[in-house]
Amino acid sequence: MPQLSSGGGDDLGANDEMISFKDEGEQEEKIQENAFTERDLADLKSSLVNESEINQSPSAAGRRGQQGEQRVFTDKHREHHDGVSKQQDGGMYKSPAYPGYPFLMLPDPYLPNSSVSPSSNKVSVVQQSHGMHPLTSLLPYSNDHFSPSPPHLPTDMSQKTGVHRQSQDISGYYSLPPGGVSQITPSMSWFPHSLMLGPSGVHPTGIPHPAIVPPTGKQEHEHYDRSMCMKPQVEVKREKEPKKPVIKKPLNAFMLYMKEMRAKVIAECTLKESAAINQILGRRWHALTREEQAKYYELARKERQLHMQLYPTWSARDNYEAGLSGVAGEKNKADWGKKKRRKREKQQDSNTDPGSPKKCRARFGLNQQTDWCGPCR
DNA sequence: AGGCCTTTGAAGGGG
DNA sequence: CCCCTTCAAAGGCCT
Repeated sequence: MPQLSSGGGDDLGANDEMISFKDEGEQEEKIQENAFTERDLADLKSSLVNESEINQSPSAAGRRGQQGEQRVFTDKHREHHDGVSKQQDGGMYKSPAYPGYPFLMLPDPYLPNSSVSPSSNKVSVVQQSHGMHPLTSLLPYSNDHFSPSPPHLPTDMSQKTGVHRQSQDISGYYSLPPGGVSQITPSMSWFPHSLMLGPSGVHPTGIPHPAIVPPTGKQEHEHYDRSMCMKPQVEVKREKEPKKPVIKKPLNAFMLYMKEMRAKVIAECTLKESAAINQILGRRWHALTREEQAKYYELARKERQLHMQLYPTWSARDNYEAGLSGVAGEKNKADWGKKKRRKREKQQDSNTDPGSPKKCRARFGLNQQTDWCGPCR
């Protein structure tokens, strides 16, 4: 757990990546991202096309309509920067320093809808229906945005403003299934919960936690849907079959960033396919300043810390077989085995491919990337 | 219905 | 220590 033992510098993680992006394309990327003009997407698209051509495997983005992607990219990143710098002054969790951070998420102050009319309407819609689950983004702050509370959530849950909440309250909000704690959505990031849990700190034994999901593999929305229009049979069945809850991995910095920015990107480029969106987000991630990334690394670090506190015995390894641990059927075991096999085969294929990045890296080393083939570079 | 795609980062295991 | 693999989120697409 290097992030825990190390200080701020290491918190930034992936230093090599950071360095490389700083060294290589910082200015270029900065210009791109700070401007966030249509060129950004156009560039991305072209690169995606190139990559897809090179790889002979059409990417999700390349495959499909890159129709309206570059429609509404405008210069709002500066606002982002400004907002961020202001927010950072306030301390980590006093204010929505991380607007998109799952639980602290507010209607994004530097969201394009504030300045860009074409997407203004979309954003709120998207935010609620996509990436940010209603509870995720709005619960702590407002019941206005999420008035119809789920039946199993007392209304005061959404009325409380986020911070002071006794653990008893929380456990009261979510009726815990006998098998464990799975009523809360994982993307309602559990980290801030811990801040609310207070010193009572009973979470290891029963605090509902978004990191815990039903072992069905399907999570949050579906689960909530079911909870809301709960069919007694289903519930009974679930109760009859107490399943080991799956504790999800804590989100890393990039994942946190993705959760925050996804809706924005969707609104801006009218894309919905996650694969394409994630490519954009990946680029934006690299274009972030070190300070901006640091926010997310710090958040991720705290997430991990809390996760460790909540689930000291949990190991990432546990979820390697999560698919079969919960549903615990022979079929699922078989499926999981198949899946792993497929992945392995795929990996082998890519390794046998002369253009495989790993191959070039292994052959020439990181210092001689000039010798790498195009795709590897 | 369920896997794939796509991204970065973390973690664990093997050599 | 380095490398590899898996998982985390997301949702449209594809089989």
